[in-house]
Amino acid sequence: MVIAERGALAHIPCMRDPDANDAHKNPHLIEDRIIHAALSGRIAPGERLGEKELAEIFGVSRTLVREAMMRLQARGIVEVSARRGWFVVEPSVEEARHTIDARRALEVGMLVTIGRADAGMIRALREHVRAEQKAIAGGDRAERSYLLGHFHVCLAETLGNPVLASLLQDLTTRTVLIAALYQSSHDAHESCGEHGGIIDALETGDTTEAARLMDVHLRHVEKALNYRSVSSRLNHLKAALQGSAD
Amino acid sequence: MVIAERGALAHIPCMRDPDANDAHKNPHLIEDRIIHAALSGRIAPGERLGEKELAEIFGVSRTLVREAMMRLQARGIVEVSARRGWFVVEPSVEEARHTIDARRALEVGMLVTIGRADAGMIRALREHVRAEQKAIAGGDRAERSYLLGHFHVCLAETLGNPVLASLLQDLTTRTVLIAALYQSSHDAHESCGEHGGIIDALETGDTTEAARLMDVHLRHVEKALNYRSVSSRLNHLKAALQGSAD
DNA sequence: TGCGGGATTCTTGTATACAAGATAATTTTT
DNA sequence: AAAAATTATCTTGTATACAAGAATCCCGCA
Repeated sequence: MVIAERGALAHIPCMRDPDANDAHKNPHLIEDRIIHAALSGRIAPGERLGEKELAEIFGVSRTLVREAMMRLQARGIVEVSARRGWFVVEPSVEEARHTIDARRALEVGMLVTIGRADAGMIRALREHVRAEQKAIAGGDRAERSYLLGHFHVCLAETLGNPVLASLLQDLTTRTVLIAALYQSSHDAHESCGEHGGIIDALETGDTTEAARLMDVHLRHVEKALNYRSVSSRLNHLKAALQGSAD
Repeated sequence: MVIAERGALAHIPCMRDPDANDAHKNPHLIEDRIIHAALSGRIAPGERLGEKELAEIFGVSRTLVREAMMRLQARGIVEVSARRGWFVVEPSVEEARHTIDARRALEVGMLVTIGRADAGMIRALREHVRAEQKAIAGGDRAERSYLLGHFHVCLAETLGNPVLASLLQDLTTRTVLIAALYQSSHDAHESCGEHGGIIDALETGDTTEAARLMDVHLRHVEKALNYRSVSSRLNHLKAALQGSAD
């Protein structure tokens, strides 16, 4: 039932509180788990999430599952097809561009406007990158995917803005789904290196340079997408039938 | 029952479809109405939104109301107090800063990264500002509040990014609530003028200048807040009892 | 063998019943 | 009359029942 007690899930703060593993006591558990699984690449775009199925997994009635799905819907992570089921979103090529553009705007803007970081912040960020490297070296794909995405959330948190962190969590989750959908060729090692470069710039107080590097980084993310090969059953068929959507 | 058939609500695209006024056929009607009312200043921060009450207004059961509230909760517009009720959020001073900082990051970043506008876009934006001026001159407070907030959503839409537009709708709604809560002294006419200035810069293709003006504009919004006077009953009491929260 | 059509099963959509707690009102007690 | 305890009322929290439509399966038929 429980996907993981610690390890990968240890990043989520509430995971230390035993109560938090009970969907009755922690109303956000279901969403948190789904977001985490998506961020870790354990839930694929287009995957069906049955209400009954989830209700059994979390030991609650469909009501609570449904409420969680409503919140995830508002966050752009799942969508519902009438009387067919809930599905993890499969952003179209256009939506994918809009999502990554939104991230560029948000993260570049963040570094330009509130990008001042003290020594403690730099230390925390370097720690995160170290964890990324470890996951890459260790071959832990889920942890790697999670940490590479979470870096951006971590950055917003470290800069002291939970509102931005929350927005970025949703956008990075969508980005991970997009990368899975369009078979991203992006190299984890390279991504991790770019994270380090951004921190370097931040450390010297050069927010403009940090912003530029972030812009480049996110452009790389988009460049690495292959808009021709869509790895989902449905979308694959759609693309095959209606010709090039590019 | 129906708050308004047209006029103020005519901005919302779905309002033209008669079906869309039926909460059964348009599952997002309840949220849309609440967002619109908040943006128009017709719903105050701290206001209680009873499930039963809303169910009667929209002619549906509590179930659908509840689902709408879940989505609004995920969007940071309402919050629930266990077995007491749903309330429109009353952001703390810190949350208010984070929200406006997030907007600065997002909107400055947006103009810097995707701020290129052609003649058609400029025309649409000028049209919007003209509507703002009309509402200001006509003394229509609700319309004025709505349009001044909606300008930023309109900007994102015009620049062609619905993802950003969606994020901005939620952030501007929160900003309107914040302005109401902290009795903003911001002058509508000045705000409208600043919108025009941003469009001017955009028209000349100077995205850097447009971004700078947006930064200034949003700093004005924050500067106009009075963090000492909180216009909500509860927060007022809280502030009075626990001393300066600033 | 290939194809239509109808029953069946499965899934969400919506309402409702009842539980549990919070608030308000009332009564009792001092 | 003031304070405390009790009851009543009101609100959300959760589960469940049933409706409605989608997808599938299976059987009859050409």
